[in-house]
Amino acid sequence: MRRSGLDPPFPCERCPLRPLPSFKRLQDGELAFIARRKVGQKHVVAGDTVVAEGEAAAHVFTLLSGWAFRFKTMSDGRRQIMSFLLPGDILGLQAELLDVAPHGVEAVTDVSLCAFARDTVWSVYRVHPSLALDLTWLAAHGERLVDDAMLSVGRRTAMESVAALFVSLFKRAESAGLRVEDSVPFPLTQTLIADALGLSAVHTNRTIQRLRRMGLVRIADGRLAIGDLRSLRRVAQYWDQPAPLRPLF
Amino acid sequence: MRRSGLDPPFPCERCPLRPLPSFKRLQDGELAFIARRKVGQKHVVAGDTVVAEGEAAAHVFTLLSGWAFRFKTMSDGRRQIMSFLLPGDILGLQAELLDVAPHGVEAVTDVSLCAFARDTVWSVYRVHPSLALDLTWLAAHGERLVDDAMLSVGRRTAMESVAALFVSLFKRAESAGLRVEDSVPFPLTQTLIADALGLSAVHTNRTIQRLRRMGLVRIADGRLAIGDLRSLRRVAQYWDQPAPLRPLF
DNA sequence: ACGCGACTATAACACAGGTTAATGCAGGCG
DNA sequence: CGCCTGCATTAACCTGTGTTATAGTCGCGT
Repeated sequence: MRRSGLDPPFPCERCPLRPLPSFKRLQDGELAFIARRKVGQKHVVAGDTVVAEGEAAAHVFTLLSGWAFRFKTMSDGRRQIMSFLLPGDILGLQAELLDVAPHGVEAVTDVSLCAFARDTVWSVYRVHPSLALDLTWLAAHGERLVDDAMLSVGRRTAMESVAALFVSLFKRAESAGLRVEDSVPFPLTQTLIADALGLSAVHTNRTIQRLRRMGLVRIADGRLAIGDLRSLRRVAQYWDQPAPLRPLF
Repeated sequence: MRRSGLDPPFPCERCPLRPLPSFKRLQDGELAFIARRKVGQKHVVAGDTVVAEGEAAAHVFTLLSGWAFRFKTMSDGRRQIMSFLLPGDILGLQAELLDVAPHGVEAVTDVSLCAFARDTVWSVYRVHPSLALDLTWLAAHGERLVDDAMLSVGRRTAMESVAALFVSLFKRAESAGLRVEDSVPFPLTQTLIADALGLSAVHTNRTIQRLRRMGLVRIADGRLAIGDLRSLRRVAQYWDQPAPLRPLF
């Protein structure tokens, strides 16, 4: 647990994410505004805590690189992962608005985060209504992800859940510009997958083996490739709408 | 399925919810602004659809009276309830922002909804930044509810889940001004509870019986009373933060 | 008054997924 | 270089929860 301070900010003008086709273009002045509110870069090493459960809000962050996840734990150690965070995702909004983080955030890989000044949210609302609307869009979109996950945890079989998670993460990684050839980086351990789907680690393993033997997915060297997207979706009973361009802070 | 139009709006000035201690006071001019955007009252009878799954956004609504729920279904009929909606809750924000409702909304009891003009959201952002922030707060709060539910569905036992749901609904009903003596109205069928917790209806029944025999809850005549809140919370492993005042539209 | 549909309640049985335990492998570190 | 620790894997066994079936109650419409 390194008590990491903030490094000098990575310049927004050279942001590697913003040019990607999945992100929304900004209006005049908006980029400059965002860049001005950025106070630094936070680095967290794999396995460390980004935001502690129940902690007061430190900042609002955008995940620049690496993977993380939001989770809750019970006193006896049971843990539920609410959602995974990929590059471009925002975090800390709930904590900022609700005063105290209702969940923890932990880094899966080494992670770099763009930190925004403490009063950024409010100033966005005062001076850039369109950006404020984007912020609400992101909040609504975050809830949509959790809603989807909830359908898996509550009503899908283990097989269906795992398949749905793979499809969803593949698409999200792709939209974050992480796809190379037919695969995306895949840093999740089976324990993490289990905690996200409400399964045990053992059963998660059994299930992944089955998907492998069916030739639907390949996981090797920390990368995920999908053998047959059509079939995987069918197994998962998972169909999503094509994602519209999303805002990036 | 009655194709219900809009009745004349119930006047915001005589809103029965706003004076309740759990709602935030408004600044000058804000109430008038809200009242002006209100275009009518929508009534839906128990069991009918408020918003169809995958339907384009019709309006943004505030639930004035009655209970409803947000849900998703799979093609074979399995259903997951994401959250219950009680008086004072807002609905349709996601659909408005994401273009199409990612979930359906159905009325549990007869329901009355305050309908807002189609461009309300955007005009709030342009002219009342503080109200816009309230809107985002509500979005974040909605996600917090789902996060909590997800912990139940994913990691709590049936006993714990049901207990947690009862505690949470009791508190929410109370904050909506529905508590009389030691009980609140409780219109949910066991099937609805099952669909919210990812359980079967049969097992939900078994579990409720157990809680009853332990003397922790009483459900009768469509009302819920909690025998021993302390114990019920312990069974549920459920501890929440005291809720701050929430905005009401 | 009757029949019907929606809901609660219970029992008997089946199975998906949890638990425990043991093995192997790879990377980090003294 | 050998030891530890974290992770994937597999087997054997167990249990919480699902499934199917039956009955009882209540409210409602005709």
